[in-house]
Amino acid sequence: MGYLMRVARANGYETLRQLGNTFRNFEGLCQALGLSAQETQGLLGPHPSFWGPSTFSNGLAAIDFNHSQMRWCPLCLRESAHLRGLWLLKISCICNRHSIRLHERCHSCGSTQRLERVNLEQCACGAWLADTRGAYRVDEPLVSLSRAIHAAMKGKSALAGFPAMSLPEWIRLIGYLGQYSETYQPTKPGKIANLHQLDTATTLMHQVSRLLDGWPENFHVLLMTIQRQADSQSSIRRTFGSLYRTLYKDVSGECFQFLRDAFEGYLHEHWSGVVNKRHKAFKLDTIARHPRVTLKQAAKKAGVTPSTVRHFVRVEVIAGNQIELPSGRKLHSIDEQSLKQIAVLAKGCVTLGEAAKQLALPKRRIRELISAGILKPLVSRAHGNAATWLIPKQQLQALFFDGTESSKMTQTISVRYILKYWHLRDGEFQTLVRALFGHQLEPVGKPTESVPLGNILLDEQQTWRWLAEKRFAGGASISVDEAAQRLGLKQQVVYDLVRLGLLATIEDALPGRRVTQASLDDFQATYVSLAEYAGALKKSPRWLLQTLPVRPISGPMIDGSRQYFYRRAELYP
DNA sequence: TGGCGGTTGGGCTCTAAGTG
DNA sequence: CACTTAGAGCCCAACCGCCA
Repeated sequence: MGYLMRVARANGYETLRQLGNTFRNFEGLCQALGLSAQETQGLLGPHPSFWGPSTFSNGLAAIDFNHSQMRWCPLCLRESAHLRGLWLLKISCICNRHSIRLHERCHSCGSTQRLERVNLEQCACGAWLADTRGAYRVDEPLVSLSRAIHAAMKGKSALAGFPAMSLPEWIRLIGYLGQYSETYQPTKPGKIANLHQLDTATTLMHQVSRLLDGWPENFHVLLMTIQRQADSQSSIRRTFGSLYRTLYKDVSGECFQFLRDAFEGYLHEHWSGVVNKRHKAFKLDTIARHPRVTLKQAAKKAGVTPSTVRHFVRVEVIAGNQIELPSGRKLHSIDEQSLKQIAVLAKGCVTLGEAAKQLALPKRRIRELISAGILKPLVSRAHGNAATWLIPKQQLQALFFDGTESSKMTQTISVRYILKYWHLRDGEFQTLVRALFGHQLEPVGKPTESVPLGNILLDEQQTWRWLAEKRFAGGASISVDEAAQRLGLKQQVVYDLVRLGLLATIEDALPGRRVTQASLDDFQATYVSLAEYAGALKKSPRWLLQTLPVRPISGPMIDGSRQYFYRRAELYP
């Protein structure tokens, strides 16, 4: 077109139309000018529309060019007043030689310059188009992009680090990719409105240059923005919308593979769902290397059941991603890094029944240990509706004890026996376990042997004393039998004391009449037995009974009970 | 010494999970 | 989707210590 304008002007025509009236078609003009086929090929751009549709041999299309409006660089015009072919491209927006933005309007009257005219130096208003007012420089990435496109006019060209592309390929890349930004993504990126205007072209070029600069970080930022904005996180296609179609369909050529590689690279890092063979467009390598797998696959790879993996995810022992579909169905994905962890965890765990067997305890007791917090199951039925308990073996190991050799032969008793027949009260079992931890009770046996909790042997008397002490210290009431033991009296005597009302008893949750610490203290402060009093005075009880002027409050001669008791207040007035 | 109450093991049932 | 499997919880008879 620029060449035609010069031809027209040199031959005294006012407009191109007049040239069209003289010659029937473009070929006719070429013959008249004596141009060789090679010289004709070298001309860029469409011929005027009055000669019918232009044909392009190099893969370009008429739509890639501006047909009516002119763009120009004022500095270039000043050097030589002719139209450069590159300016005709719709995506051209800067001058590669001077690194300034092209002009499309007269700086004086603001009107666009029609390509119809042959005078390139002046606007219709008379202002000089070579005037540099309003020209401003553009940034470096945009210049290098523009230069690469310019270079593509003579063959494939490339930016550093990117594959080489032909001019139509560059145009395709700019047209599609340039429309995507963090603030706006087209739903139909196919046709671009108002690309013949400089502003539109500048926006596209600028956006692409920004994305390619520091590749692929800015592209990944764009992807992340799109991903965050998407309301559906379950489908890659739906999440990335038209961009997905653009990448895999609109710019499907081999030279654009770097775009898809960057996209799939992004998914590798940031897509929490799974990628599989359903994603037919992806490279096989991308599918194979994707680090997240489904619940089922994870279970298979880790050698456990899917439910186990699900429970691990549910109790947050391992990290998992969950996406809820609109139907309510849940999709899980698990990071490949967690697989090893899952296998180790699962192997190191036992069920409730198995734990009971290993510790030689009833299941009920295991549950008691769990609710007391001594055993901490990995997967618990208490929270959530897990099918099975999973108790780490390591925790069970803590309930195996080594014996301590005891020198004297003593009557021993197993923990299991204690549990079964001693009628431990609420919480006493866990107190016993804690006493074993704290070495207040020492297991009897060979030091080399590790014995499960249920089979541990304890010194019967020592343990009984420990338990009675614990109960009494805890303010618990004791039976009449135990009271007799503490007072150092016969069982029958204490029953008599209770019957006579000398030793107060209470009724509580425990069976039978119960004696409290308070009533014991009260009894001992108020009464004293003849035997004890005689012992203190180092006199014989019989002699004392006969000589003492004080009458006992109870005794064989008084009420037929078994032992004499005095009121202390009467003995020590 | 018989009654009472508590514990236990083992069988039974229910349900989630697994399988074809 | 029907059938099988496995684990948890319930139930009960047997048993023992405590009490009177």
